[in-house]
Amino acid sequence: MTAVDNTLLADLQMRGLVNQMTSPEDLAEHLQESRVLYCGFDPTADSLHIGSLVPLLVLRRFQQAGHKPLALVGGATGMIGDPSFKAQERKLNTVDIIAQWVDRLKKQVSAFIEFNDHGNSAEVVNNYDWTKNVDVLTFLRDVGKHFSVSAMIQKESVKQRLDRDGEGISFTEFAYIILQSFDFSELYKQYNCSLQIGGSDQWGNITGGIDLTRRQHRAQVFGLTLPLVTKSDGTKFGKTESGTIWLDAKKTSQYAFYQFWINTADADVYKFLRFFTFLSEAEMVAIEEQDKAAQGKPQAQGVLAAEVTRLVHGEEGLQAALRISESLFSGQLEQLTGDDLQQLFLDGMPASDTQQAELTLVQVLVESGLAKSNKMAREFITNNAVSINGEKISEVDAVLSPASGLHGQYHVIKRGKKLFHLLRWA
RNA sequence: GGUGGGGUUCCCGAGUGGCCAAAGGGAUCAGACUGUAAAUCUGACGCGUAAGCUUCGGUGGUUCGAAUCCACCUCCCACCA
Repeated sequence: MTAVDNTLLADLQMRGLVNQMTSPEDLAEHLQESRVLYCGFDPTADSLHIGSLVPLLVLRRFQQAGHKPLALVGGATGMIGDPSFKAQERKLNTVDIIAQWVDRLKKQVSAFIEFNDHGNSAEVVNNYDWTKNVDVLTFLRDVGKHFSVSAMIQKESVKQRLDRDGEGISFTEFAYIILQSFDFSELYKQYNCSLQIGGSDQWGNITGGIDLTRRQHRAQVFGLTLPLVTKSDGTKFGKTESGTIWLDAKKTSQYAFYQFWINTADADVYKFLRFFTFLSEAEMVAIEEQDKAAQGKPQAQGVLAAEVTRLVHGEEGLQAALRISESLFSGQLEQLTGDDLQQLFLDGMPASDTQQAELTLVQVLVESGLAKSNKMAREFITNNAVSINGEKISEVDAVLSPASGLHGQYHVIKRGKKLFHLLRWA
């Protein structure tokens, strides 16, 4: 057996990562030995987004403390759709699509946990494996019989949906909790898994599984939920003007990912350090105090962005993100060499090639996506929001050609304070 | 299956024949101020340089004119069965 770090719970609490636990004293006692725990990830898209980062990292924290993590990919539950705290019934995705997504998620999830740790290697499991062959009658008799509908409709996670005018819930979604509960019970049976973690919205589903496991196997298992990540200004965490922040570099470049964290508000950044990094409490406190003393621009955002980008995209991904960020925000674009610019291309900076001999600035803005329409492009130019190679441009009919570019080939177009696009002339 | 209520621009939500590209709020974007913050102020927010064009679940109708009226279809909700 692997040695167990029994300060784990205290560390999680220090980080603010514990929302609720079932029987806290018993759980603390239980975790004195190496245990098996799981967390589920449903395929609702072709990639996970940063909303899943907290549970993924907590799985890792458990593994580092000597426990064995199972990352469950919801091949079965993903076909149903979790209604928990969702305002509306969701559209079902096709079976093919879900199967593709499951494959993607398996890979993604795997990056956060270790598979060759001797005593407590991680495993990825798919609930489709034990759900696909259960026939309806068996399911209703052996599993469904343990659930009381009156208890299920009391669950806070579906209550608001039931109470809300203009919305309802199908039996399919209503039955979701039974499927997830069945997972916990099965994992207990197959792996002796005795703890499920998840977001705070999963409390109802987790306690459902605990009850089912007790009824089917007369076993005491545990649940722990993590807090919902909230921002001080009340807006939703994980979204920017350009949409969701994904963990897949093809959907959100390392650069964009890094920038997302750099832009964390002061009011949130110290909390996020605790949630999303493995820095020790002492290190984090030191950062906070230095920032307070310094008065100027805090360093916390930079630390957070670097740590999280490294966790998700590796050291190389971080370096790429840093190269782009430093080039663009240093304000010294003219000092970039041709090689530097070439590297930005490779690093995943938003960029495009053109074969044209010349382009109007309005065209460039629209084609690069920096402006949604010609009208908006003109508006940006007149508002002084656009600069090229570091120089503000305010002529609506400006025209670009290779000759005016850096090294006769590149234009760095900036719209607003933070959005860039690199244009290369072929 | 029956009865009733709904589907408005990214979201919420007004609008019941012309004054409606459609109130108001939120979100978002830009500028000023800054630290690639926060707060605040200003402006933008269907497309089009403009004339104008395309929108209010879908199709077809009534009308000089429809998001608004009618018919059918479709989806959602509530109650009843």
